[in-house]
Amino acid sequence: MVDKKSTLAKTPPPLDEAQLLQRAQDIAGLSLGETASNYAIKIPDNLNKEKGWVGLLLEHVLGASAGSRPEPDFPHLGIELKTLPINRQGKPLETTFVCVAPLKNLIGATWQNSHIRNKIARVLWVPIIAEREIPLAERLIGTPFIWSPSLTEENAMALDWQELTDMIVLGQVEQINGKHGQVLQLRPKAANSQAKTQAIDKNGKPFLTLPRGFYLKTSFTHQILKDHLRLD
DNA sequence: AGCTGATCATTG
DNA sequence: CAATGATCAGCT
Repeated sequence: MVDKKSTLAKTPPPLDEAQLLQRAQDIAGLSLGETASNYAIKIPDNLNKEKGWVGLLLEHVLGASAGSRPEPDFPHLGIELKTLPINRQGKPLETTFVCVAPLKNLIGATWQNSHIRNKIARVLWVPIIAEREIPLAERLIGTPFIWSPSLTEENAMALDWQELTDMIVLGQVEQINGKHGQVLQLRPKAANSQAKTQAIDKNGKPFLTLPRGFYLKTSFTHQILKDHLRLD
């Protein structure tokens, strides 16, 4: 047991999956304010200027490796950490960003070897009761769980991935909007609408377009949550 | 009320 | 610029 009144240093990497889950369970029920205070981390008034603050806090507390390297948060465990904002009824409030979508060099790309599949293969979900009227410091950490996609879930993601990737390969990335896909979406992922990255048009000619990312739709993450509760 | 497009901070 | 962490907020 840790002394909750003391200031804790950044947590070392978890030794195994069980220890990681235990750590997440240990902070379930705490508020973000308490948790930040325990680690002497300054909490912002809101997330307007620090949208990723909650995710970074949980990384710190659970011992995820820092940085922006393209690998899982817990490389030795092959586990990705995702915070999931939900309302009091357990419904996700936002889509879940997974990774940037490649818009070029897609020759030979398959769902099986895709970056998104690798990222989503095993996830520690940490729900946060995060309705906007609740001040950031008072939002509560919910019950965490580790998940891997079921065959059905994976098939649904693979289908959407193929549809979206086909459009990208055909040079139609700019025709894709958030309505495409049943469980996955392709949406902007950029500092602003002026950001540009290279893509390839239908004639194989490079052009600049807005960077995109893959997101999980809220209906999909909601089902993941409900399935987990049913299995408890 | 839900959703899509836009946006913010930080680090190699 | 790309990748990490995501949520904001106007429109339908």
